[in-house]
Amino acid sequence: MIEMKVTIADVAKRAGVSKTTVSRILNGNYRHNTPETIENVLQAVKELEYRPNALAKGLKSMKTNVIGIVLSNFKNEFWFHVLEGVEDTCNAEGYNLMICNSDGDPTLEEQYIREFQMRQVDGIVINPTVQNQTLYQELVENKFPMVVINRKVPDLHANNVVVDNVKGGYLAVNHLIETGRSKIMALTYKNENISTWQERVQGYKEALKANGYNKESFCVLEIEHLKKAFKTIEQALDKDPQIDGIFSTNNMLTLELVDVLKKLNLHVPEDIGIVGYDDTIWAKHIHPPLTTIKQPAYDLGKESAKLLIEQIKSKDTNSVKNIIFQPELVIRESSSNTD
Amino acid sequence: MIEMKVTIADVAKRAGVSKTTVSRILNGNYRHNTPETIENVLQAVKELEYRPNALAKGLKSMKTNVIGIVLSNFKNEFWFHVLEGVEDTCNAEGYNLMICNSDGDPTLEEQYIREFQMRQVDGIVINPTVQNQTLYQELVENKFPMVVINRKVPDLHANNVVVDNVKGGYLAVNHLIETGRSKIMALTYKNENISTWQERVQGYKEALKANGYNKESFCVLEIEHLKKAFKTIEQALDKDPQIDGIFSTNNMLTLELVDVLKKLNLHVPEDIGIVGYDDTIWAKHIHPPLTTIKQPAYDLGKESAKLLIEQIKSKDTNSVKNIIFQPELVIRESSSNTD
DNA sequence: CTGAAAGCGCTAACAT
DNA sequence: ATGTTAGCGCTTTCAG
Repeated sequence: MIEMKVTIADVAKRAGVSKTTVSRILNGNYRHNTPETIENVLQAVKELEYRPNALAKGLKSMKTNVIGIVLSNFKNEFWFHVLEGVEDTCNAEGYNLMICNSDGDPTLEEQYIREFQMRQVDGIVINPTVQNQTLYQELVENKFPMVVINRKVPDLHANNVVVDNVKGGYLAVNHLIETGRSKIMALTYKNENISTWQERVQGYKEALKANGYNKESFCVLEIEHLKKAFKTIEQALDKDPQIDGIFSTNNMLTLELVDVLKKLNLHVPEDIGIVGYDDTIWAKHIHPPLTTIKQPAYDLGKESAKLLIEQIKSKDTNSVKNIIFQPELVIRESSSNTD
Repeated sequence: MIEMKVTIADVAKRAGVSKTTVSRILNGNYRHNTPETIENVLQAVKELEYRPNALAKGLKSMKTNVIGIVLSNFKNEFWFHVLEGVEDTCNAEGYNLMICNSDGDPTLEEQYIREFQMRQVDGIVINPTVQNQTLYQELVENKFPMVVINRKVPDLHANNVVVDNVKGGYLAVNHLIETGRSKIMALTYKNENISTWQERVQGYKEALKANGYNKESFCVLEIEHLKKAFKTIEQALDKDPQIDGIFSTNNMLTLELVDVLKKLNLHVPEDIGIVGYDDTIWAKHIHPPLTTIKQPAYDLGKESAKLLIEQIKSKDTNSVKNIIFQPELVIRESSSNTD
């Protein structure tokens, strides 16, 4: 059993060599070393159960092999899949991961980014609140490795990994039309800054247009807060009984929607067809099984981390990549044809 | 805009004082300082946008204000709630969080714990694979701050934060009996090491006994892997048509169960009453709404982190706490009385 | 009230 | 092939 912290000096002494030699061998620079020396050092390391202090290493080398991820929401399962992808990549690439939750608060977001910087993380993956424009710009200017995921930040010359939300909205709504719906409502969050919702709604509009509808037929219900969702949806549906198709741009809203429909005794898919966003774990198990737009959340995380680490390693600090994943329509009963 | 990394020396020079003074003031030891000096230093810090290097700080002070969390599963929403609790506490207490996923693999678990140690985290929260007994013991002996969550490790003198699983199982099964079920099956994962499942099943047995059943009536279905769940459940139900109540000890298994029941055309709650574990986001939205055993996942995370930080701060390194949260029965349609 | 100097554990010139 | 030396940026005695 080890008592005190054992340092590289202890190993050096034990092996009868200098700290430099130990350091070199441990870092793979043993090209010029005697097999015996190597053996001795490795032996000493083992006997003493030596574990290098990553702080000291990082301080010296200005590289920590740690990346940070700034999430803005721990409520939606989508982010857990993303996180799993990021974590897997970190493991594969020899990085460790710091995590935090801005909870959508720009102040907290800035605080966390600063903390990550003070901890000398090599870079960050961030789902931005999109409300700290100056900060984001500063990071880019300082060439701080960064990958923005899921959302777009206007005019920001940074790596960006997203899913094609316009496409997602289009797929959903076009499918509703194809299955015989004529008055389709889009359900979305109200948030001026978040590209995600806007784009899905844009896809909704494009699908309607492509099918010969005009602007007067657009019907977008914006929810200010999840807690208000039930009531707002109920009122909207009461007001317009013609609605026979609903495209929900968010899976948490979908669950509320399902409850409202149940309460109003509206049957799915007979009275109303619905398409949700994100092929969640529960999507195919609710009643009726839910047609969804599936996003490759895991891959989103995986590729984001890969891209970040790529940027960290290559010192080509100016090139910026834009990765766009494609969503997918998963058809289930909730949108069955009722013609 | 700042060009180069600004260090404490730059601030000192700018303020016309020594590094020592800057350090003291920045760390709250300004009791002996002239208001002017303080003002000057703070001014310089602001002008230079100085951000202390946490690596250097940690190297010197042997304290990083970082804790690590070792999870064993990113698939179950339960862990996301736990994580949110941990993260909130970290934020409140001025800590940052490192995260990793052992994925149930003891080798990976050990690797991650070692990495966290090398990074000098002040302590860890861990949902253990329970297969690295020697390692856990070593950590305890070395007085490495640690909180074990959700599972129990036999003979380990460490902080432990769990939910009362026996109670959970008891509540579920007692409820099924009260609502008129007579042949009740428990659905669980097969895993010799994990206390969680064993305890829930024990609660199942105790409830049966308390209601006058004998051991012959115990019916426990062990699933080896989620992928085999559907088939295994289907076979069991085929074999024993008498079963009219099912207690599922895991929410992922519950979803499979629901599918099987649908396929076999068994109606819930008329033909079979079911009670699931974890009051997931979707529990009340599936068909029929699911009666569940609710666990305070968020609080579990929150209190675990608090306990860990408490241990880190107090140098009383021998006292160990055992926190047991109580589960709760949430009654919905899936277990409605059909007498 | 403030500063000089030593050193945390490691790496990387620059010797030899 | 290996060692010496000088820091990385910070905190902390110990002096003054």
